[in-house]
Amino acid sequence: MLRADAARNLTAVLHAGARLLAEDPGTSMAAIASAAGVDRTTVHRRFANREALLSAVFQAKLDSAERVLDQARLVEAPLPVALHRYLEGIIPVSREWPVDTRLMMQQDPAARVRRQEQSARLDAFIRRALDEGYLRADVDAAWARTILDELVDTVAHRFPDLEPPRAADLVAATLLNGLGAA
Amino acid sequence: MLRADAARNLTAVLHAGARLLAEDPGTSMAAIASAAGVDRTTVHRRFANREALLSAVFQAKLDSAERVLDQARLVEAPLPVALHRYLEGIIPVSREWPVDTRLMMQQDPAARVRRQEQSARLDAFIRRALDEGYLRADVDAAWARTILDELVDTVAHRFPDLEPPRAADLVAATLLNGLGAA
DNA sequence: CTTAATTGCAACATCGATGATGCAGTAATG
DNA sequence: CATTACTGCATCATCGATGTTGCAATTAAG
Repeated sequence: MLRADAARNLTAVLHAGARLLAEDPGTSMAAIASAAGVDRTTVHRRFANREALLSAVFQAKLDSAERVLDQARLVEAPLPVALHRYLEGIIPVSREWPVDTRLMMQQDPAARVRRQEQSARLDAFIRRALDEGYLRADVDAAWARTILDELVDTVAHRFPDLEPPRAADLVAATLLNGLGAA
Repeated sequence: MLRADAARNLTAVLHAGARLLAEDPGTSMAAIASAAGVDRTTVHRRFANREALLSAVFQAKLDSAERVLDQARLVEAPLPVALHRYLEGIIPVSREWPVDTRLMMQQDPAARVRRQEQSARLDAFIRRALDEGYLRADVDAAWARTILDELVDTVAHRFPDLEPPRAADLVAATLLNGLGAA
């Protein structure tokens, strides 16, 4: 088991890493350690190398995202309910772990697989939305899927003061109705 | 004046830089030189340092974007026409220079100012769309502005096979009407 | 064709980031 | 409170990226 102060430092490093790596993927481990308020060697003791640190940050984000996907009940719940519950859950996750998961695509095969599994659940959700008529039949599923992700990231990072419920409303409304006049 | 082969090499380096830096902002100058088919020292002779190379890549993108903004006639042309002309022009620019201009925010003050000037022209265009009733009155201008950029980047990079006219249609339709059923 | 510009290659110096280690001090836990 | 885990600090080695220079070969241009 991990000692309490060590666990605090660990999460501080992961959060600092997620934050700094989101701003600049080339951020040094020294900068991350400093932002987390620990010595550089402490980070090196916990993580064998830079790759292991990045991997841990990605795992932390994937863990949080997976909980949201589970709780949203994307398959069973009524579609509008599931959508809103997913959005309201994933927006805080995106804010807590702002690091872009596309960074890990090359490095970490295990995390990549896990990310694809989560992505597949959202793909299925989009297909369900098409089948049930919530999205127009002529809409391309890949396009809808991509826009959903982009809207989430945008509201999460570029509008950080918008509370999750209102942010979820905004994303859902924009996705379904757009911004144009009737 | 620049010798013809030198000019070819220069544009090759700028394009290779834009492409590789878009994938990985930490790409080395050696990798860029190699992708451009020239020696590393050739790049160093043309650009005093890494920052100067990045700056040149950004300038190239800003030059192309500025031409598009001018030709779109965002102020004078009827709004739907201007929107479509802008989209059809900016999507190829985004593809030719896929590098993210947010990377330069810290480094290059001159480019940053220029980027803000172009951004202001699009802000004004969004305000005009609101004033003329093409966007719903309750739509936040900053949100609309951000979504416009995101849709352009997404269609440009994630759907590279979509021809500019159809890509522009898709972006405009998604922006105005969303993806939901009526 | 002659000249001048440009390039590739090899070699070198420098610098920051990474990673490891020993030790003394400190703090959590039983 | 005694023990053990953890940390900070100082130090060292290594590596890749950056940047420079000299020279011979090539190639565009008048």
